[in-house]
Amino acid sequence: MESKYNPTDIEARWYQYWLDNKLFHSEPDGREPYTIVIPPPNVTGVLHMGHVLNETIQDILVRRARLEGKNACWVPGTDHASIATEAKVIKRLKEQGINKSDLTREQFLKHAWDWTDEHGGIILKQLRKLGCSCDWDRTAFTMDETRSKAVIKVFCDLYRKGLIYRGLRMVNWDPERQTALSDEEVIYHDEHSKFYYLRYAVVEEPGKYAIVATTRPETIFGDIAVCINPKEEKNQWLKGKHVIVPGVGREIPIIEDRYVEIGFGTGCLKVTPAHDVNDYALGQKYNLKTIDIFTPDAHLNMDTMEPELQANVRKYHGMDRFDCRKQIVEDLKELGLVEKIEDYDNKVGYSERTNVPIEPRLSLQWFIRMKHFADIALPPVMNDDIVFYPTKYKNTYRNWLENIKDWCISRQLWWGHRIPAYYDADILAQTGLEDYPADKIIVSETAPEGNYVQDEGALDTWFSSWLWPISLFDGIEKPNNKEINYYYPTADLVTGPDIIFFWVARMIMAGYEYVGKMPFKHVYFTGIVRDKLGRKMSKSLGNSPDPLDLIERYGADGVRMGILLSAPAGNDILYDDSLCEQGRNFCNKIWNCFRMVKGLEVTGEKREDNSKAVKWFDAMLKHTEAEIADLFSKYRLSEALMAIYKLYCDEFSGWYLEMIKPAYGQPIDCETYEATLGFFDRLLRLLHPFMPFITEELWQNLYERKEGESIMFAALNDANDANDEILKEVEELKQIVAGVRNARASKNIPPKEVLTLYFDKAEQYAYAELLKKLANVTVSGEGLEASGNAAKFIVGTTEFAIPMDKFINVDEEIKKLEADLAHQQGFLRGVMAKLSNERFVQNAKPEIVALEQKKKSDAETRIAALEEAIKALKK
RNA sequence: GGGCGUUUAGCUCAGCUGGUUUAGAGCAUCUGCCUUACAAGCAGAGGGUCUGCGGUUCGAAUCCGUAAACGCCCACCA
Repeated sequence: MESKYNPTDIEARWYQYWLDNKLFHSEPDGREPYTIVIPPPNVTGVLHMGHVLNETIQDILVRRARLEGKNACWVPGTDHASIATEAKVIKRLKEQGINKSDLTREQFLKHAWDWTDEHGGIILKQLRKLGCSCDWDRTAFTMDETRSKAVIKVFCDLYRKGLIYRGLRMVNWDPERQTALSDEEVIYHDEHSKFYYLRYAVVEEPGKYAIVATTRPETIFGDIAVCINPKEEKNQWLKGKHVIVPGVGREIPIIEDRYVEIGFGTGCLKVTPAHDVNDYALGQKYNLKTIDIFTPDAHLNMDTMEPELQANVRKYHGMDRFDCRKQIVEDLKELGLVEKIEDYDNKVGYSERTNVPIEPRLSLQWFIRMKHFADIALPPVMNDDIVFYPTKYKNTYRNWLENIKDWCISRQLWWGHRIPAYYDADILAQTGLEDYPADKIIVSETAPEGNYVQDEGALDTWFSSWLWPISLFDGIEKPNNKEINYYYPTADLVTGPDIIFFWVARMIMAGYEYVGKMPFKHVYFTGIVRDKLGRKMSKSLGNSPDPLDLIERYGADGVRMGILLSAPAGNDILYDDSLCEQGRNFCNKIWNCFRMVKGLEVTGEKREDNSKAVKWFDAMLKHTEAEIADLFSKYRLSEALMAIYKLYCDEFSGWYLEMIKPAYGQPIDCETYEATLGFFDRLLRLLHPFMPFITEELWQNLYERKEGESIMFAALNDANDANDEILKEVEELKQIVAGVRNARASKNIPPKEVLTLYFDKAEQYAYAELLKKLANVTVSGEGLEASGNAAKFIVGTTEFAIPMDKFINVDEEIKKLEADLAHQQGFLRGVMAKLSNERFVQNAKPEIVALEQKKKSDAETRIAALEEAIKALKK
């Protein structure tokens, strides 16, 4: 065995072994189930650091559950991600010189499926490199047959229940992709814009103007009225009058509504019902007409204007909305119709996917009534039937549900589940879509007989995602089947807080609606992975490392440790390569521990002084095993890993192995050796969830193993109470050893030089043999006072002395002891202040007072010893 | 404009219902060591008036109030 651990071959070999032996596969049986469904990554996605964090956490939880003897099942899969994927397909087609509009729906879908078959699953392959123990036999896709059937069935069901309706509404329109979006898919950015003050000539008072302030002058073509607040003093003169839309020539009325805020801007609000949500509401209220002046890709469309105005506005036809904004302002300036332009900060909505400004647009879409779902999904989270980690997200969750709005689920896309609504072709020909009678729509799992036309729209991707924990077990099509009854509710959901509304909340809704039970018991919200400067990782910054490259450099185990180390739930993690390096170094440490242990020569002879070490480490292990179980129950995974790290590096390697290590060339006794292998086994099992590869490799080589066996199923030890007494005793031993080492280091005495350590009752000291070995000293209980110039230190209340005439610098030694003395005296003063305070003695709990008394007497003992030592040196 | 969260060593964070030898860890730093498992290592050391200000209490990093800084979420002021 080499002295450096080389993960590459080992990782590939064991992953294949796990696959060959189908060790990840789960079938319902008598054991307690433990289920996780993967948040399905985009089918065309590529592994990034966010995935690494998320999937590592899931794998840790799954592997830990397996070790606990549960029937662990982690179901993998991918999401069809309609907008993102459709965009990619369109882009590729464009590169081949094909426009989407040249293709039929069927032709386009053929291309999309080709793309999916080519790129789909790349990310799942990458997860294997990370060590993810998914049940690959269960790999699903949100658009495969089972999942599609479930989606369609749910749509039909909700329609029949009256929870889905079709309506003409103002929706968020993405002009790039030319589809409606849900409110959640709009991201608002602060923007430095301009506030344009435009002059609307008042018809009844020639030469006078109403000044209207707007951030969107390009929408004036759709102006239908100007609204004032009836109470606004300065605009009283406009009541009942009419104004002319500048540059357009349309005559429009002044209307009055309290919606207009008094004192804001000029108090005159232009009303453009087709292009603003609030204006639309005003339009409805006052029965105004709407003029939609944009094409679906947000270019100006002047064909909708009144014929008599066409000549005025023709030049803007076909312009992009932002070009038009510049142009119309220039033109109005020339006409003297711009009063002034001010800087103005406001928020502009962007499409989450295409990053293009959203255009509010009146269109015919499908919606879900959300009130019902909010009612069933709020209580379980508030009551902690479903527990969020960290809990702060409960607030966020409640806030959203209490202010919920209907969910727009239709998209003008092809890649997705097609809406199962059918229109009678004859009626449609007469009425058109908008006026098609609602009671003649057929919503059905199967196409109706006869001459029907299916709705062109597809469903929002999240409309399939919200069924994921159910549809993975076919629980929609076949309720109460064996699998859904066994695996559902799932145990833990691990995901980012950015999709708490998109996904988490909606899964809870669907869970209660379709199974009558929660979809998961715990939700672990991860943070966002940032670089070490706290910036989000992005392609343009180039600060996003390629996980596969990291795995190559540090090993999957190293990367898993690196990403996890500073990842408390919900906190952003600041990633840095040095964390992976720490992970790699840790692997190496373990590797070398193993080399040392397996390299021992074993004879049958029993060695008495080792049994104390064995007893102690057994207690240490139990103690840490309990600690780790507790941390897991609180989902404090990075702390659990840190506890294991310290257990290996400090306790096992730094202390235990040093205790039992035989002198050069000497053998170890059989009993100690066996105990040590047993410890190693337990250590590996503790670590396995975090670092599956190296632990499997070493576990397999620790003893003879049978083909098909794996550490994955090696049961964890039950948490037992540790022997606290022995832990305390060895802590004291460590302090004594540290005292000697400290004295050595400060005086540059080589570790090889044997020193003599004087202390009271040294001959009776139970750990004398270990002390001699670890500190390289002989001990003596006689002549402490007579030892002359000596380095001295105190552990507990016992004084220790190492005579070292030739090394000692008396002045320095005195200075050091005096510093310690000052510290002790300060400490004692603090304690005394408490004890002499009558109210403390009266009010504090008796055990606290007793503790202070003990502190006092201990401090006094130490002070006396220090004073004594100083006096001795000063002689 | 509302709501939430954070502020503890150079960095990243623990510190749960106030009292565990005058605040802990990992990393980084400094000083010795190529000691026969490991220099991707070993031994040792330094480093913090717990963001400021008030208050409650015998006692506050911990509870309350307040201010500031940073971060996140929600909201139609054109």
